[in-house]
Amino acid sequence: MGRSPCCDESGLKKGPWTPEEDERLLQYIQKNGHGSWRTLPRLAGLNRCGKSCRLRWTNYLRPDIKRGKFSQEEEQTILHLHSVLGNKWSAIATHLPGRTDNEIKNFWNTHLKKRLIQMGFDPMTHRPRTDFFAALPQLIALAALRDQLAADPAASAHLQAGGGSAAGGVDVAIQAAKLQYLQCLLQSAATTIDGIASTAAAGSTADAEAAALGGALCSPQGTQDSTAAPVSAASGQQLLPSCTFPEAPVSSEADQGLSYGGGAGVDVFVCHGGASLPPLADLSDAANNPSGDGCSATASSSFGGGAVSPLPWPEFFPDDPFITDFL
DNA sequence: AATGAAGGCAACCGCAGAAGG
DNA sequence: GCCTTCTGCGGTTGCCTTCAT
Repeated sequence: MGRSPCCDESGLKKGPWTPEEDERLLQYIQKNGHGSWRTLPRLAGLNRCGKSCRLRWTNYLRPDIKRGKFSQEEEQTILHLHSVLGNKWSAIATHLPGRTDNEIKNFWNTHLKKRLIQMGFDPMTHRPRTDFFAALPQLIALAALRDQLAADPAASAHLQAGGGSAAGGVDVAIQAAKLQYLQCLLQSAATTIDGIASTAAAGSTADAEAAALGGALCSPQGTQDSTAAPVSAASGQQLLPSCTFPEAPVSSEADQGLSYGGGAGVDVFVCHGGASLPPLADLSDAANNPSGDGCSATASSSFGGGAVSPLPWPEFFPDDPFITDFL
C-alpha cells in the first residue's frame, strides 16, 4: 500500500551510477546477496535508496544480462508476447533470458511500436487500424476490380484458367475477394476481443518487415502489391518456428498468413496483418480456395466459437449490393 | 566545423499488491 | 480487519549520442 518512502528521503544520491558505486553494489550482492533492498544501501555503504540499487542491479549489473541488439527471434518473441500480454514487460522478460523488462520496454517504445504504427497497425491491438474510412480505399478497389473483371475478357480467361473451375471463374474470384474483404472487416471489428492477437513482424530487416506486412494489411498498397503477400506468408511461417496449432489443424493453403501461438499458456489465434487480404493478383488462388484466405474458417471460430458477429457497418451503406451480398 | 533534431537508453516516479505485525 | 512496510511494475523523463543540415 502506498508509495515507498525510501526515495523520499533527502540526501540520497540520484542520477547516473558511477563505476565505483557499481563496483560496491556488485561486490556486496555477490558476497551477501541482496536481501532486503531497503537496508542494502546502508550495509553496502551506498548513498542510494534501495529502489535505485535494485533497479541498477536488475537492469544493469546482474551477471546474466545479455547486451547488444535484439535478435530476430527475440523481436518475434516480443511482438508475439506483446500481442498476448500487452504491456506486461516483466512477464515478457521472463520469456527472454538475459533481457530485462526495462530493456524490452525501451526496445518496444523506440523500435517496434513505431514500426507497427508506420505499417498501419495499432500497436496496442496489433491489428490494422479499425476506422472505416481507412478501409474505404480497399472497398473501392474491390468494386473496381469487379467492374474490370466483368469487362475484361482476358482477365476473365486468366482467372478461369487459373481457377481450375470451369464454371463462373470470374464470379468465384469476385466472391473470394469479397469474402476476404469481409473477413478483413470482421477482424477489424474484433479488436476488443481478449486473447486474440497477431504477431506483426516478419522479415529480417525493418524494411523487409514493412514490405512483408504491408502486403498483408488492409490497405490499397496491400491490394495492389502483387509481391507482398507471398513474402508475408512465407516469412510469417519461417519466423515463428515455435508456433503451435492448439485448436485445429490448418491446411497449408489456409495457413497462409496465419499462425498460432501458445505463449504464456494462452492459446492465441494469430493472423498476420489482422486480415491477410492477398493482393488482387492472387485472386485465382483465392478462387481455388473457396473458404477464403487463411483467416477464414479458423478465424471466425477464434472470434467466439465459430459464430460470426453481426457486422457493425451495414447501416453505412445498406443499399449497396456489394455490401448486401455479404449479409 | 557548428548546431539543432532525433533516437536510444538509463534511471526516476508513482502506483499497486503482497507480506507482516 | 487494519495499518505499515517492502517489493515490483509500468509510465515517463532527461541525458547522452548520433545524424542531418
